Amino acid sequence: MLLLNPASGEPIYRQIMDQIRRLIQSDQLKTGDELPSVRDIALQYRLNPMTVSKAYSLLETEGWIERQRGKPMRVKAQTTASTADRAELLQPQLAALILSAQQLELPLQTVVQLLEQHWPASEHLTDLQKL
Amino acid sequence: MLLLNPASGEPIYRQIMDQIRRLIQSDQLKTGDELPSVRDIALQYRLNPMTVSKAYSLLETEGWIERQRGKPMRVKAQTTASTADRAELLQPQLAALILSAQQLELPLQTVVQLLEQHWPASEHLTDLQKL
Amino acid sequence: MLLLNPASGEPIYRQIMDQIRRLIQSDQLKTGDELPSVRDIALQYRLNPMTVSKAYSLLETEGWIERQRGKPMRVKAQTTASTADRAELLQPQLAALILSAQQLELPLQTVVQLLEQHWPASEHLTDLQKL
Amino acid sequence: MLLLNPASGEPIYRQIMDQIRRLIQSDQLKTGDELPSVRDIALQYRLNPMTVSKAYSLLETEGWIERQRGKPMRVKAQTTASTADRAELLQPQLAALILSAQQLELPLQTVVQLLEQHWPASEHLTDLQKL
DNA sequence: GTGGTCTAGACCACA
DNA sequence: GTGGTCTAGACCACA
Repeated sequence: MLLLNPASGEPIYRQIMDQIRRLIQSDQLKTGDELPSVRDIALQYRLNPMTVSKAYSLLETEGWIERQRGKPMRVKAQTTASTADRAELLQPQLAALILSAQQLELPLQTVVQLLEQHWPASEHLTDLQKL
Repeated sequence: MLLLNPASGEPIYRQIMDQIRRLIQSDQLKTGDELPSVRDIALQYRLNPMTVSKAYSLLETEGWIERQRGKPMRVKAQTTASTADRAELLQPQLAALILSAQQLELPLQTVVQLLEQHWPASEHLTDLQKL
Repeated sequence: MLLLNPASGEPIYRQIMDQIRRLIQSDQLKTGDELPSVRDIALQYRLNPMTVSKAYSLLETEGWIERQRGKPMRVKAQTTASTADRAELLQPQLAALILSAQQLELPLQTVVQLLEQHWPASEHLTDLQKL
Repeated sequence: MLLLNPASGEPIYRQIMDQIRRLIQSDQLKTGDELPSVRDIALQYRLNPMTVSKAYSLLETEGWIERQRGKPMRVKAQTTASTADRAELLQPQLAALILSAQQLELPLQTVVQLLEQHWPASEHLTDLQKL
């Protein structure tokens, strides 16, 4: 479900938060769905449970998920996100790409080409790992 | 010459590095130009000289500027990297964008549109700061 | 593990770098091994943590060790460079030797003899310290 | 007469000292020979006169050369140096070469080959500059 | 627990 | 004048 890269500069707890937020926003995680336990994620991705727990706690604070005593955490009801809303969430990555491309003096055309080349064939998210 | 924001999460030494890199890349600092001294920058921006020195040392390691013992540092001649080489350097940002877009279930077409919308008009690099 | 001499002209951070590089190269520190923490080394050798940290950061930049956020640093897998590549790295020392020998008007034959005499017997790298 | 490399880590004043010492030791500069003036060397090699002056002063302190009021400095009488004495002066460069070669795990045989390849043809000291 | 950043301030090498 | 090194010590992010 998650694609984590410990080598990237991005803190792992933040990678988890970003990705779960996006899964909820795109309705791949729906209202009421149960989240995997801190322990499960920690084992599966070989993380320190505190790292996962920190991500969950912050997501709870932000109102994306809710704690239920003794039961798994659950996705909270969201106002449905329009394409525009979801596009909004893409801004940080978009800005980073544009800034880097500008500094590398790559023209828009080249960047669009690269994007198309690396865009995974539908249903093959794992292609991303080739990058 | 520099715009530093100590309150941002970005370390100051890295802000200095990014901005000097951009000044060189945009030819505002040309090959052979002398850089302001560590002390000058430290005084002007009320920084510790070591913070500035760290930025300069790393820029030297990266090959942007060169040390002349006892004299001010100087902008080194830049070897222009091939487009392919530079495209290589864009991979991390590209991968991050694609991952996010996939998780938001945004189609390639939408992402390309967003990219084109936010791509700064030539000569208006500063538009980036709106992002 | 380390032999540090604050009185030598060689900066301490560089002494640390050289010795850790050698420990890795001689396989006393193997791929994946954890390095002692910055604080441990600082306490043991009565150094400022920043001095140790500087050495570690530069070794990371050079690709010898890798950072795992919140965990100890670790020895990275080394790609063995080709003999030609490594010979390339010897050029500065080679040029210095030849220049000196020429100015002393020592013939090639004598220099080769001296080189053979001082070349450490295998497994006796420590002989070098006599030089 | 001198081969100076401002890019090497070796301070320039020390490069001057080393080379003049070797020229004297090998009798290419003989007792009573006049040395070029600080000003001439500074102009020829585009150095700060203070750098040259520092080298000369230290050589005077070491007893290699002597000042004569209003006249150029002059090489002092030396006890003639045997080959063994001159070989002694080669030790620092030899040790540096061996240490580097060992750390690069290059065998003696390879190092000797490299040395022979780069050894300049007689009377062509300038070949060194190809290194 | 781990490493990273920054300041204040001393002292040094080099030109 | 220039940059480099080091200490003492604070505070932070991350796991």
